[in-house]
Amino acid sequence: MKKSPEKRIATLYRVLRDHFGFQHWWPGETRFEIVVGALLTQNCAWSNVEKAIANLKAARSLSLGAMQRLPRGELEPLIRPTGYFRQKTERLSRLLSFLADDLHWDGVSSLRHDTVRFRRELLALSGIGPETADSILCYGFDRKVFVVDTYTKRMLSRLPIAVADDYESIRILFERTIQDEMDGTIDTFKDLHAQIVMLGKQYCRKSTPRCDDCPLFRERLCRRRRV
DNA sequence: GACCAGGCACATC
DNA sequence: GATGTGCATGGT
Repeated sequence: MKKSPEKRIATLYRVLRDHFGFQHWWPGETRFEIVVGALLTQNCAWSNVEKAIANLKAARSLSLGAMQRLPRGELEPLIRPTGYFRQKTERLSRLLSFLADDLHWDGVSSLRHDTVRFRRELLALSGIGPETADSILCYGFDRKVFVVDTYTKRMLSRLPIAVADDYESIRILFERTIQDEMDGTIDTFKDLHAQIVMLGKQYCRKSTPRCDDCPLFRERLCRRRRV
């Protein structure tokens, strides 16, 4: 009998977690840092986000109030290493206004806000797409939402797992899997995505030629040498 | 110098 | 609805 996509993903998680260990994600010391990092990492290497975060910390601007008080001309150079710095300054400004003015978030505590509605409101903001919204929800506010990213799509395209390649189909499949085939905890929502990023960075970049030592290949989850 | 990295919005067909 | 393009920096 053929294994269902859900069973395959559950197995995949066990293999990755055995290989990489639990990841304790998201990298970031505070909720606010996670929210900002989620936006800054849009189409750029995480090492560049780290530079920007360090700049913000040095400028004592890595808090909701401080960043909102910062003039655009002072914020732009701080986040410049992440690229698209003019767009990202605008996007950050809109996001922070929404969180502070509409939701009255203090930048530290969690929010009493229905997850479905919270997601819809984030997605309505210009510059917040599904991956950024879901990263904010899952890692910033501990909501049981699965984050789909480039690595997830690339990995799936190279595995025998039948699923449409649009964002929502993949998200729903992974969320159903975590609830039905795994323990369904927020830690698992966070760690499954983290494991896939670890796999992606090490074995699943565009330029990765082949990988006999890739854990998915070794465990025969993937028949190709290139995951 | 080309290519890539934990996206997104918008134009065009 | 699919496909192309602009946005911009830093590492390889």
